[in-house]
Amino acid sequence: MTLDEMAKQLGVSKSTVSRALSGKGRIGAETRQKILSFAEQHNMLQETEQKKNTETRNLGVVFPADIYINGNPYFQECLLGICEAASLMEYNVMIITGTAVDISGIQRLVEEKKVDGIILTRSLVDDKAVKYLIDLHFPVAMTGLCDYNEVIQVDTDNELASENLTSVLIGKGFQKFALIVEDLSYRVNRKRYDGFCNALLKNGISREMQMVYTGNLKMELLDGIISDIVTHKVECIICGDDVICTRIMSRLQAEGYRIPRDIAIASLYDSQNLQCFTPAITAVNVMGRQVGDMAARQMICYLQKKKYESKVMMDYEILLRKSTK
Amino acid sequence: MTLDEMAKQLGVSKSTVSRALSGKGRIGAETRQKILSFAEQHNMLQETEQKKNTETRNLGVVFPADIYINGNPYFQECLLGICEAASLMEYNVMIITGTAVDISGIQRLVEEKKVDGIILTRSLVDDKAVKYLIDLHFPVAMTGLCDYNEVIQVDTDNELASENLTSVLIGKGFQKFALIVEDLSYRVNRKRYDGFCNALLKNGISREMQMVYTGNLKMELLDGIISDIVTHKVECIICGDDVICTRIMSRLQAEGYRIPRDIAIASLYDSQNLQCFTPAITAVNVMGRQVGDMAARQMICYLQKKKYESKVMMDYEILLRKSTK
DNA sequence: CTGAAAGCGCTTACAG
DNA sequence: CTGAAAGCGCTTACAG
Repeated sequence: MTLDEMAKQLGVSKSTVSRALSGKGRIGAETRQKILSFAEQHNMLQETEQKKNTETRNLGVVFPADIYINGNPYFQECLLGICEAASLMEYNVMIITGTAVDISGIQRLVEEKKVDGIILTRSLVDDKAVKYLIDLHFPVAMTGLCDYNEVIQVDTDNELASENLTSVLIGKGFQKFALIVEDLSYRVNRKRYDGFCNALLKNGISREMQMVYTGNLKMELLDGIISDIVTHKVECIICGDDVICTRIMSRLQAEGYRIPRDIAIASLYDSQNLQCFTPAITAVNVMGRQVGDMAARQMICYLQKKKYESKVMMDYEILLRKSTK
Repeated sequence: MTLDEMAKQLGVSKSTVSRALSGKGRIGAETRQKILSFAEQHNMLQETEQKKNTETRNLGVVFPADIYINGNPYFQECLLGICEAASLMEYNVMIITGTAVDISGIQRLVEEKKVDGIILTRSLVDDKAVKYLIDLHFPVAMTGLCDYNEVIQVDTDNELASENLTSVLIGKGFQKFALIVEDLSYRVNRKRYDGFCNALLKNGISREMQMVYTGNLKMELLDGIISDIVTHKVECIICGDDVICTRIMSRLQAEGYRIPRDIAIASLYDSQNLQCFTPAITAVNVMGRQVGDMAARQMICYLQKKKYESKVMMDYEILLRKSTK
């Protein structure tokens, strides 16, 4: 379709059409709108061509630079899953760093049209990045949960994992637990706490009898917590993650407690070092690689207008090891 | 430069120039050649434009999918450094997975001209990826060392780190060590062993008196190693990395040894969990983030024809903690 | 095989 | 703000 043809159909001159499409020269807002919307309707051809041009077959993944420093390899595992799925579906993966406050990298990637969609690897309560992307109607997926339905969400069911681990431990005969998780204002910690309570309820065990430690768990507080646990004759400690678990475990061992004979211990998040302990520590494996893989798959299906799930809860494994007999 | 201008300079008509450049229509082979070679000489403009078009301002980073599964977060830290440097210098980062045998992802990225250069995050003895890239004269950097001078290499000086840690420990009064590193056929383990020996030599301590355990260190062998260490009255254990260290540390604690009173322990590679132990464990911090940052910087300088270093040895930190008093 | 000329699709000073 | 017209850079039947 030439400018001349369009001009005739619209009853304007080809100069005007030219001005409307190029954006150069003076033109009335109304005329311009008329021409542009006409173009949008009839340029099926050009549109698909444009799409081919703007389709990058790249996915953007945001590396949360502020929280994974010296941290656990969850992001890395997630990324591996994303890369593998992307590669299989002939997409490439582009990485930018982002923090809770600095989303300039994301903005640059979006504005320069370097990617077709973006995968975030964590959820903040009030995420600037999510808001920015949703406002632009830019495709977003997340490994984790959030309150926006537009966002493709893939997560491990941390609540169910916590409930199941607790139930398994109850099945092994433990009745008196200590649950140690950090700040409950984090969604994941709240889920773990809820799952723990669910298991107690379903198994008819009193919540009142249990010891729960939350908040900022500094090294200095551990002695107090451990002596409290011992005083209250806790049979099994459930730790929120591998860092807390390592701290508690090593402290218990240093003080001469025999695991699991004197006290059992388990973690709601596995890591390589938990199986290096003597005894190896029972833990929930959240399988970040599969989460990443699934998030990338759903995102690509969405981009290709195929069938996709906007919310997926992934399986986890409970790795029973010797720390709980 | 327009067809008309070219036509005048060449003394032909613009029709002929058009035919030569488009390849359509009848044209004499000689005339065509004349026009094409003229175009080639004078199209400095178009050539630089082409270069701008093929310059992607993307760096490729290869995620070694086969060795980091459930592993330590070194790759992740390295990647963070790469991303930060790239972002600062207005480059983007593209990730592909690769294994020792499968370099198809790398090939695709190179053939489709998605990146200007590639950063590998490990060195294999006989690396297919490196060979492939060097043969194509494609820019390569590596976090680690290799034998090709064409490759930009950035690494931690593991030998010096091992020597220094050992020297520091000797300075603290230890004379009898056990060194536990995996397979010496890996470059990094060999370096660590060499550094250990250097320190002994410089401090006039007999190598004969020391205990060295290498090879495949399965969990089952640990009991034997530990009883051997105790029998020989080792004063300080130096572990090759955090996994070995966690295994040894936990086993020692489970058996009731008091650290560092009965025996001291240190690791040649730090990780988050080593500071979670009671007592926290002395370790070498290799700072993967800085290594990645430096590799990306050198690569970008090279791509931009700026001054760069083809081989950089990075600093490390020795984190003295309570496990060595 | 080659050139003069017509023509296409687009842009843009100029006039209103 | 808009259109008629000039003009630009290119391609291509036509004639030789």
